[in-house]
Amino acid sequence: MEVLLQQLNPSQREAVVHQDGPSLVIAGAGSGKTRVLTYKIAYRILQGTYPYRILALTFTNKAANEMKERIAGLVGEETARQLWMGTFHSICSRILRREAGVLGFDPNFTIYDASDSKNLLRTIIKEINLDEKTYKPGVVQNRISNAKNALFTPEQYAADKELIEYDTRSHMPNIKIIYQIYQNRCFQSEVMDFDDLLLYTNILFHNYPEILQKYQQHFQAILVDEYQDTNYAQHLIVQQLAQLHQNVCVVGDDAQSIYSFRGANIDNILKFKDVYPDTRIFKLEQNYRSTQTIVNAANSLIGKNVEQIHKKVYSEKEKGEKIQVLSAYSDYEEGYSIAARISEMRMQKQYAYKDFAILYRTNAQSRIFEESLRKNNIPYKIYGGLSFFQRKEIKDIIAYFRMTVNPHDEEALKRTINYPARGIGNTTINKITHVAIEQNISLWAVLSDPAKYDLPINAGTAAKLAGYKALVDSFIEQNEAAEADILGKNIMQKTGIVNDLYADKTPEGLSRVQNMEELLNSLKTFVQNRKEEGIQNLGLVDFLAEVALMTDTERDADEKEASDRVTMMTIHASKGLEFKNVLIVGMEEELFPLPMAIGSPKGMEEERRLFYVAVTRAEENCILSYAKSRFQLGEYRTKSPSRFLKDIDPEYLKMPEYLKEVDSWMPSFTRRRNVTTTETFKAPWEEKEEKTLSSPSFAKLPATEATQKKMVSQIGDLSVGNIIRHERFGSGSVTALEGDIENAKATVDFEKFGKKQLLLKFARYEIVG
DNA sequence: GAAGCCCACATTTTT
DNA sequence: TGTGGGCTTC
Repeated sequence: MEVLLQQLNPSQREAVVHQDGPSLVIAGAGSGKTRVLTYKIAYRILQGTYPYRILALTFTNKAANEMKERIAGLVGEETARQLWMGTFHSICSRILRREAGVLGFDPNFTIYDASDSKNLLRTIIKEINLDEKTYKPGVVQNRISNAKNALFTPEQYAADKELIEYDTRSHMPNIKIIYQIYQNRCFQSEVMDFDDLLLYTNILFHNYPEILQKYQQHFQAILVDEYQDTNYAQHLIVQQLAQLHQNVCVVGDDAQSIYSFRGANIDNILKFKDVYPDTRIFKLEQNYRSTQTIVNAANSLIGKNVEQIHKKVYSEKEKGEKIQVLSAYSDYEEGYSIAARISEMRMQKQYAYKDFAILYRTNAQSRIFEESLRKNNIPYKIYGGLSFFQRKEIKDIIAYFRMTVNPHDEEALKRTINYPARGIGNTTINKITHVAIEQNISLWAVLSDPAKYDLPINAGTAAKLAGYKALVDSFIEQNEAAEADILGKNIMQKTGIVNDLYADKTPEGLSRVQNMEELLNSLKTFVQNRKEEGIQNLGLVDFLAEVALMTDTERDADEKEASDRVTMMTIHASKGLEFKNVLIVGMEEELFPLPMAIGSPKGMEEERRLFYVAVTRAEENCILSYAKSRFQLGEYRTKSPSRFLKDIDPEYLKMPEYLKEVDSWMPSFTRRRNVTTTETFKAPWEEKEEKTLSSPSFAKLPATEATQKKMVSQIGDLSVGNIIRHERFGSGSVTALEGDIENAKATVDFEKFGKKQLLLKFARYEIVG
């Protein structure tokens, strides 16, 4: 234990040994945040806490895996494996799978990724005859996602005056209806989207105090990484779980909060001590990554923000070079000057290509650099394109896996029903959908028994549907017996996907084959690992649960180590990484900061934090560059240098051109400021931030205490004593009813499944006696 | 069901 | 400028 502590600096050590009660670790960029987290967990284990009673939450799989590995190095792999460690989403999915029954969900529910939910939203918008131009699926998706992250259920959304008013003003008064239908459809499909994992976990904890209590008692310590990026739903999950033991440690840096558009609420960290009054605050201020010049420049920059927790980050490394500012006449010239600069530095200081990163505000900027690097024979890798799991061929295969685990999955069914082509067209799918909506059941349920629902199809189509159903059924059956990798291969062959992919001999076709093989290999590895760990269940369920929540940043990271290339990525994607030399490009008004942020103080502060993140990625050299003209949004535009250049103390800057140019910036953006009075009205949850954070009550969740406890003998046409038949649980008798019509909950004693609580609004059942 | 044409759109996106 | 999605056409 002593050896452990010796590897830490005094402030890190203090944070690590403080084990009882709430604590907040403010970790400046490059200050050894992960080190503190891992040592803190290891320290607690060495003090005798069982690893499986420690919960550690991160935002990315990459962070979770990294921490797991480092903890394994300290306390051994066997011990580290027992930790509850993972992303918020994966931990929630794990809890929900155990407890899904009470919410009316199948434990084998599948997960919609962003494109699945967008597709479903598009379908719904069309179905209820709304104009897709007014109701842009992406925008609607955002609204619903934000609502979920602020814990508004569809009912609460519809009941909230401010939200409705906001929608009306943005000419989308029917979002509430779309949300309701969407949620209902997901439920019918036994599916949750990313946000649902957080939302339903909150609903679970709120409506089932005994379940919450179980987890509260279980977790003796909770640790959260990147706390500045938590949203309200995540904040509440942590708060509820930590209530009993109060052993909660959150680590983060308010200066690096850059995900507010995803619902992240910086107030969670700024006001942490208001929620936990006994909080001990630790500050990690020594930066081990960057030169003094870079750290000081970054400090001067972030000092321009009003909202922040005060800290003085310092570096004891060498002073280092000043931050160089490059100016170019055009975006093309910027490309060439950056390429030239990389070659030059490489020659001078023997840097490898992988010591360089080009960071930009928007993905669209990458193209020009791609061209200029290629022409200069500089190897590069762009991060942030289509991820492995979003590729069509991979999604197609996974859709079959999903059908095997959960055939009610609507999007998976739509993906697979006619791929590979088996002559089931849109007309048929529309007919099935129509009946499914009418009957309030899943597409699969209709397809399974077309005759029962009078599906208007001819004999030929019926045969094709039956064929598809038989195929999926055979996979479902095998999934019970066979191991996942064997079944995976089988699925590929039986569906004809293998033949389909092999038939294509183009380079793209070959890469698709490779991807398919890679997927099957990862499935095989997954099964083998589980065998080694002695886990019994070798079916597809767990593989899917993991894969659905996986992006391929980890795969990318491995590649970075292996090959010597210049990295290109957005600043967002660069968070948590470090490079010897960082080139931040496009430092222009209306690009960085983006127009949308200009005019909103909060938006500007976030853009500035983004700039701070970019600068603090650099270990040795940081270079800023801007172009005086650029092709942007379909036209050539004259650009002026970013105001952020002026936020850095000139002492740390090396301007190549006359300083008088700096003065010429001023008029350009005072003028513009008048033009962009785009101070739009705030979304209600933005205004509510204060309220939601400070009130630890769950007033927003369904069924308030009052309604929840109100026991009644009859709700609608259901009475205590009735016998009902539930679609999944079979028959049982109603032993108790509570709540009002809106949030009615029934306790039912099922013959086969024992006592369950059902939310009547969701439950699928019929009264039989 | 695939190919081709036209039009709209162009901010970031841990899961 | 360039892309991607939706629609039309064969």
